[in-house]
Amino acid sequence: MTEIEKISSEQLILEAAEQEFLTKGYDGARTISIAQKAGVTHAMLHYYYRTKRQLFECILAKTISTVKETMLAAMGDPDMPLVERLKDGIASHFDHMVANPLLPRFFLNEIISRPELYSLLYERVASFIREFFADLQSEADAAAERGEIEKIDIPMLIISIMSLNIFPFVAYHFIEPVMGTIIADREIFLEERKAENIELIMRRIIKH
Amino acid sequence: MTEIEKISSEQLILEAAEQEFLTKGYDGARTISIAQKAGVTHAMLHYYYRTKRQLFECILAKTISTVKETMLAAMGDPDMPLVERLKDGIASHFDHMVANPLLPRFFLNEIISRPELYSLLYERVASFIREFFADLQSEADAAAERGEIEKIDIPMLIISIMSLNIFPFVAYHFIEPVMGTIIADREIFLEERKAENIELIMRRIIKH
DNA sequence: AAACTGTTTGACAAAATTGTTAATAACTAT
DNA sequence: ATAGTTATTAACAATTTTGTCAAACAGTTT
Repeated sequence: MTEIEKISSEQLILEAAEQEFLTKGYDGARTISIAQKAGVTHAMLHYYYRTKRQLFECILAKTISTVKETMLAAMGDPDMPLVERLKDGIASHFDHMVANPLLPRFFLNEIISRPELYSLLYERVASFIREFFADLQSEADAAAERGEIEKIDIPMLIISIMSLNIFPFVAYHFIEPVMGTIIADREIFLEERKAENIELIMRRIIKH
Repeated sequence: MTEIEKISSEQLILEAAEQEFLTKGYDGARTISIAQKAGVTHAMLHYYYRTKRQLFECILAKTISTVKETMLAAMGDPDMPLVERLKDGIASHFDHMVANPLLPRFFLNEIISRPELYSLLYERVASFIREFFADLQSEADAAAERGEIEKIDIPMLIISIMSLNIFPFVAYHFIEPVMGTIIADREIFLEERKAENIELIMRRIIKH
């Protein structure tokens, strides 16, 4: 008897659902399509998850916890000096995007467009983020005071970082054909892109 | 008899459809919802546009031509010196985003996820874009040779510009609550954002 | 006014999608 | 083996959404 890992239908459905929802969104996803991908009848889907909505909530929970991890990673190490902390945070954040390339689009489309869901999620992290911003801002102000870096507005800088790190994944299908030869090797492109994003932010804050 | 502009139902439906499709996407849009917004029965929608798909194609055609305009504007004036041309192009592109804030998300979601549609669209502009890139690259190489700017990779720079200019609109609902007070006045925020994007790109290319 | 044209509607049909159920199969523990 | 539990299926029901149609309506021309 070989080592056949018999994965439960429940799990198969969950994985198929993740792929379906992440690529097509809630409205575009079809329960039948999910069941087919999982290799079961669609009645099974209802047996384990009751409704399409509830199955979706399971995927949602997964993505939300991944997003939380990503944000934490992006915040970097508070003990590092600001510039190093930023470099580190940007790189970590980018790596999380590489590891979960479908998440940004899904998150932007499905969570943010549902005010009830998003405001709930936001309330939980609001004070945390405010604290992080304030912390970073005072560090930045101090460094600027010492003439080490330019005077910078942290929220604006964060938006820049997010734009640079997230957009390529949201728009990958658009970028790929246009950039053609440049992106021939995805691995290499992503490494270059990460370095470029760090370079951009560094040049924005260092004094010239 | 007052100047009552009696807008045709056909036009009302088109406008309602644009709003519905741009905010909810094709899958999320409902023909009944469009008809209600337009203030007519949904049979009218089929009378004028036959099917939901055909109505969608009409909206699609509009958005594609808007995107073309935006890209043209973003290319700036070939007679200007490179740095000025870039500043000008970035600002124009950003202004187009401000004027059509729902377009980026719609375009990224609806067009790019449909390979048949996108490859068709792309074939038409591919050579044009390649030419533009090559043109810009040789200008950039020349300027770098003269020591005016850093040596830069144009495709990478374009991705940076697109990321910075487009992302804030794709993610506005996400950014807004997080940035709270900073974005209290949308007009002001957008002006600052535009300036910030130009500043970032300029600092990336000028020699230090 | 009658005939003609395009517009509008409500009721209905068709299709697609989600959700349910009763019967059966497979597995587990006594 | 048998009773009991969980898993699975096929057929079916319900719902939602899109699409059709004949009849009524409104404006225009003769």
